Amino acid sequence: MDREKLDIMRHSVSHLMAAAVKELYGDVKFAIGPTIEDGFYYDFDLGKKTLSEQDLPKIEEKMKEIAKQNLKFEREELKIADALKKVNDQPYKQELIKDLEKEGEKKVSFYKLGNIFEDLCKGPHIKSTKEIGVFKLLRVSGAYWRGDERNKMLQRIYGTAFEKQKDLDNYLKMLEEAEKRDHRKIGKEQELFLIDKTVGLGLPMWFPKGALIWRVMEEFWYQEHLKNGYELVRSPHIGSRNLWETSGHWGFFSQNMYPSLEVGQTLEDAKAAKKAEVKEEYLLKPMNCPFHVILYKARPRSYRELPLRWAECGTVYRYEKAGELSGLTRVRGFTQDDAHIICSKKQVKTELLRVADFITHMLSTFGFKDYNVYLSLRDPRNKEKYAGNDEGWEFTEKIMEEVADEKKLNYKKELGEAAFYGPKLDYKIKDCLGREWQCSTLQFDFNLPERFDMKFVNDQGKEERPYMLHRALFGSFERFIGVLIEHYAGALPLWLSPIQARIINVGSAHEKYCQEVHERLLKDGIRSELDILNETVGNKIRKAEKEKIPFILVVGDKEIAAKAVAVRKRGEGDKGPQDLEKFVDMIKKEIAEKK
RNA sequence: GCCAACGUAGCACAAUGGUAGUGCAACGGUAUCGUAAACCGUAGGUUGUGGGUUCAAAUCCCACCGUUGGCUCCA
Repeated sequence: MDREKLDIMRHSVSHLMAAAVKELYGDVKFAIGPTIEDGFYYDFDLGKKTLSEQDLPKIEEKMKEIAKQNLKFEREELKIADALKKVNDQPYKQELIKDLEKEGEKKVSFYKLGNIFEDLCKGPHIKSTKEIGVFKLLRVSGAYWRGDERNKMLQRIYGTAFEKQKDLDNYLKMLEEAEKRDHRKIGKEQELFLIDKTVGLGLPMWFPKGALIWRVMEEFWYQEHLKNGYELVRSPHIGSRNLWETSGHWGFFSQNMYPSLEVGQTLEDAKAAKKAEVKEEYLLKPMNCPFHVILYKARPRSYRELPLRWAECGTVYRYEKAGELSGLTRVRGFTQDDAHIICSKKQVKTELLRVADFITHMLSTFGFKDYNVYLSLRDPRNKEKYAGNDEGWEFTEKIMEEVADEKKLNYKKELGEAAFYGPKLDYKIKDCLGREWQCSTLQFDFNLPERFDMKFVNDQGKEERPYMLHRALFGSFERFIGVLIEHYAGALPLWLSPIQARIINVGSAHEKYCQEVHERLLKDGIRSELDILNETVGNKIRKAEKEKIPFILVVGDKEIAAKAVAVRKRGEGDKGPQDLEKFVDMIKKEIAEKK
């Protein structure tokens, strides 16, 4: 069965599910029931009733019962007015039909399932329930009507369907396997990071091994930036409220910023609810850009200095709703690998192209070949969400698209996904459950230069407004490490592994030589660790394998005699003894090659 | 924030209203061992927190906190 047919079948199963829900719960208001990547869902309004996972088996039973009757799917077309009459007890369907009318439709179609369920639907569907393979309802969730949190929350049931039982089993097996790659699980097992409510939600801390991964990434990042013509700048963690009012962040995001820090008030004053006489207000930075702008504005700038490429790994804080937090991929405090490029209009395109190349280079070095690129544009119907004039948006969106085309990025356009200050190109990487996380991003900003009145003197001696690009290659260290762990299922490439080699002794007589080998490796910057505990070799190997350490070096009498190490390589098993110096050369070469 | 499920030792789990238990890890000992788990022993708990029901609560009820999957949001 090809994908198109599978989707048609799944969509029909969603109708079947709706029919079962109607049979079981009677007064149901139906919303929508589309196909999604791995299956389908349907949204229902069950009045005050909410569904829980325990309700799913009986819905499944009812579905099977209905499917057995070999009911036909039959299409019917109605004029708008007749359609509205038909669904006069279905407010959501009425709304959908009215929208179709607004879009210019004169007729709409319905699909009937036998004579038990009928639904507004464009189709197509399978001929009858005979064509349904196997299905399973997976989970329930609340979902706002039309995805708007001001609307009523409906009950959503997710399910999936396949042609054969074997396909379904494989899918369920795949989900189970995915759980093992989860960075939260691996982060705990390998002791990489910790999120603890005593410190605060969404505020990860790093154990030595995790901090080492970070450090290796950061070192590589700095080197590549210097090679690519960037300079480094640094800025503080807080900035005055005035700064954020000028930048527009306070206006657009005050709900998502930590509340202001007020100083100039003693503890006694605060207890007595006495106002400070001289009050200063600071905000934790949610972004690095305003600081870079202030640095830019510190003196008059000449066109000869442009483009300026200023990079900083800056830690920012954003107060995300508790329900939105997730491991390392969605946090409240995170470090962006940020940079701002300030340039003239003429230079914009070249700079964008350069960044696009830089992103591809960075992602591929870390082993990501499979990611989705989105061109996030303004929703012209919703202009109040955006700063800046139409002319600015048209220019920046056009040039962004040219860049994406020239770089042959296989991108998707998304209306309404732009930042408030400009369009952006987002690179999203999937986690173990197939959820996409924005990592690299390239953003146009024609808002900040305006708000901060940035200028440079051009070759005519006239003042000109520069353009500003924001970009991050990892996005944030936290999220990138999260997706990296899942991508490699915890077995990071040698160059990124916090421990590159573990040395294991056979017996206590070999401890001294182990120490010598360890020191030899450290001397050449190889991240080595000793395990000379009083344990069996088998057990020590087992522990090292579970930790996904790339090289395990076993040392006994034979190795001491030959100045060698017995090499066991991750994924390849025992490779036999190797001369110590040769091993050092080999591992150094592999590290340098970013294997 | 909203819908649902879940929360027992560092970790993985057991105990269905009647004495909180197993394995791994930790610690102490013995064994000196050659490529994924040596053996014996010790310690570890106000069962997320707070209330309630009951002679009796890990177990039932309520609230809160947290986690997970969705929804919303993501500069």
